[in-house]
Amino acid sequence: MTYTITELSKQFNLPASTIRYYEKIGLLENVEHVNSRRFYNDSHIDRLNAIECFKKALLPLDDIRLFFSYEKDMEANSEKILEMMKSQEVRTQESLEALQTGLAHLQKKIRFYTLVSEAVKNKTPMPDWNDVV
Amino acid sequence: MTYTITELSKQFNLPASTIRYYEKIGLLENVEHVNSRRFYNDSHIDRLNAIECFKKALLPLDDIRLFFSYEKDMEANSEKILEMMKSQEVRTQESLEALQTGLAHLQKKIRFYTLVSEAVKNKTPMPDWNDVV
DNA sequence: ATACAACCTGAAGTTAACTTTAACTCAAGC
DNA sequence: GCTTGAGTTAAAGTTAACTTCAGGTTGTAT
Repeated sequence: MTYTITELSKQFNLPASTIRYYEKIGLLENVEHVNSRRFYNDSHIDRLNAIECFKKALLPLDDIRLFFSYEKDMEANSEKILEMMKSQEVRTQESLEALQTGLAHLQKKIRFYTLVSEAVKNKTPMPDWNDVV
Repeated sequence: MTYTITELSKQFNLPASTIRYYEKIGLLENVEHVNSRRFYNDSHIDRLNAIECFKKALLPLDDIRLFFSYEKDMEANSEKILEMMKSQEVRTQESLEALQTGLAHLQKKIRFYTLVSEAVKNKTPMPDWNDVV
């Protein structure tokens, strides 16, 4: 089974230009070119799924490419892969904590400005930021 | 109480160039310039704390600036602020979910390649990705 | 007086991950 | 044979958030 670039584009919700770009930087390999048209197979579907996952973990494309190159001899490179994944795990967890803190702050602002809006509407006194739960 | 740029720089762990940049794009206002030296006060400390929080929630600097401008007449602008915070809340939550998914994937990779490393060391059979819990 | 550190300026450079552009090719249907 | 639509290329452009640079100024200590 092969796929055109438009099919992949729809399946992964990525512009065709991005899929070409991934090939250019070496993230997608062994793409068939017939009459200067691209044809993809299930290995490319797997790749794009993996890329999607790694991108969610904030792994840079350069590191994703490195991972794929290590993965080709995973017995020889398992330690390198482990090191890479573990250090990314730390960074991802840090981002996660920052995001959670940021979200909490945002939600406090939302509660505060909801009270402000109500106070304006009802002509009652303004709320105090320190009273917001 | 006033502060030099180096003091703020240390307190917020930001390079002085970033603090100047924030002034340039309008995030820090009413900075005193004496003999072409900057002096900051507690209002700037508050601003930088707020900026830090919003950045954690992934709010773009442009939106942070807009927030500060709305905040000057918060009674008149509470609805606009609310709208802005709520739509950012959605985006932040989406990022959070993606990050959690990404982190889980990373951690599965870590478990898998830990097993791979062990298998290599003990010369036992390679693990199967689908067996990883 | 001189050295030095801290600070200043405007402009240009950096980074990642794409996106856009302009001009071209190819196969299929009428 | 002409049009249409899907696809191609290389190169340049985009974006946000800074950072770096080259050269100038100021305050303090020797």
